[in-house]
Amino acid sequence: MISPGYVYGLGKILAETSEFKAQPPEGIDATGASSEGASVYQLIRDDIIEGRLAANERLVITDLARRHGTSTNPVREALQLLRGEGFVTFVPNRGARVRPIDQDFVRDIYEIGVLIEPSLTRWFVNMATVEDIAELERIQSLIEENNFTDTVRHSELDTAFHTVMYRKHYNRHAAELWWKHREVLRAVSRRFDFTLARRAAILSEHRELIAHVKAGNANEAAELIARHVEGSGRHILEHMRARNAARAG
Amino acid sequence: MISPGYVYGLGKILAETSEFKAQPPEGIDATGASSEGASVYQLIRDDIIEGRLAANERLVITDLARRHGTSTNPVREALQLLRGEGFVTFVPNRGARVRPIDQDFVRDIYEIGVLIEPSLTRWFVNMATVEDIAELERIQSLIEENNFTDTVRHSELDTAFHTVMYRKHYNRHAAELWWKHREVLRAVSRRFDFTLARRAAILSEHRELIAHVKAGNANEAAELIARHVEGSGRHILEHMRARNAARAG
DNA sequence: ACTGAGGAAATCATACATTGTTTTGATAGG
DNA sequence: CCTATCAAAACAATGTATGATTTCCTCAGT
Repeated sequence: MISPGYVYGLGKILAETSEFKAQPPEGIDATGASSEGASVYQLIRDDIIEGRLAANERLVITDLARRHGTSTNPVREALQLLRGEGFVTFVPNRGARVRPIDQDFVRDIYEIGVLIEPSLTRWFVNMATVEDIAELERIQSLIEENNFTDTVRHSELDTAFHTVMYRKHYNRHAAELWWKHREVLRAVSRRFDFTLARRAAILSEHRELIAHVKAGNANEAAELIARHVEGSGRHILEHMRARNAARAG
Repeated sequence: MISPGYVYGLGKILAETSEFKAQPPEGIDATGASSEGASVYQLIRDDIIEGRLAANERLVITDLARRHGTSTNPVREALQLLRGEGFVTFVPNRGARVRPIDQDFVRDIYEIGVLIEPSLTRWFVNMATVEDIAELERIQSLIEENNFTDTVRHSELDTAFHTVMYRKHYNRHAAELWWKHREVLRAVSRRFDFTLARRAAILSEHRELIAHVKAGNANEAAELIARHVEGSGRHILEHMRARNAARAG
């Protein structure tokens, strides 16, 4: 079941209340086949993204069905859907495993972001309305107000910031791609703190971006976004490396 | 079941025989859940890509099951997998429909190609071995020999040409993305002829590309690929427009 | 226009057959 | 006593079949 909130753009939600969860851009459904509130699909997917299911862990259909109180049928479908989305791998007759969200995976998707987001941004700069810009500034002020005290909230706001830019883009495919990748990166980075250097960079880059949007400097904005995404990706990777080193040592 | 041919790189296949079908880069599986030769997944997917199933056509599970001589379970799973891959859309309690492969869809994916492929190409230029280059030249000579007389064969060879460049790239995610998009574009363009202008452009661009690879001009090669992909995408779009206009008129 | 009956089809739950994989445990050989 | 081997049993994926329930659509009748 699609929750009612889904039909609203993120901006509308932000305007109504400060309590929100990051929402996908319009036209992207995040449900399973199911009609239930939280589908098996969502539950398994969250378990993977949030790391509650370990990398390469076997996904035994009957276990999952028991755990989620359903029959095997919905589980089987959920796993296929997840396979199509790349979160699960299958080996014939041996079932499904959790696709590891490792450093390579993260590198792959942020590199794709570096290639795609500048283009989305360039379009936004040329099409931004006064309201769009006001919303960016509004979100930016919330980000600065929060100032990384609540990292989950920061993550939500940061996602909202970028969603404002990409939500109206004509290339829904690219926007979807961005959103999917974003969700993965968000989940991974939720387990880390932002370094002071990264905090400063984020704030200044956002401010600079708004300035470029206001001035209509599409190319500068695109270049900046490339740096921004690159920096964000590297930051996450460094955290992962550090954690792995600590674990090994 | 994964056919034995899948484990070979395209190059090996080309070296062994001139009879071949375009193969995905290694590490990409194209099977359904099934253990059967041609899974329901493949059949439905081909029907969509090849246009045998019309845009937005309803996909009634019981019908599909009957048509393919299976029970409903495999069909449901195949549809979920296709949904995850973006070929099918679902509305809760109302089932699945064929995602229309229309002009917008084609534009969306070739634009993403324009963003991603130059980066893959840049990497290739810096990493290409003598064998890689020899293979490119070999394929190019086959392309020129064929000279668009057999358009399907041209399409296969052209895909092979690009596969040689991307198959070893470290970013498997990007390579997979390219492959998926490629398959769609290939299926769509199969129904059109190449204009003379386009034929000339393809041949000269391929030759120029090989020259850049030999010279190690990564940036020039990347720029050229951007033009190449752009041109190919526009060409397909123009054909679609023409066809739609003819149909409407 | 509104309503309500009927049907079509999705969704889910079971149960079961078949097939392939993995584990286990007994046994033979060193 | 240890190790390699192999068959049987346990396990689980995959496919089939069937029924219950729910949702949505259609269409006659008001």
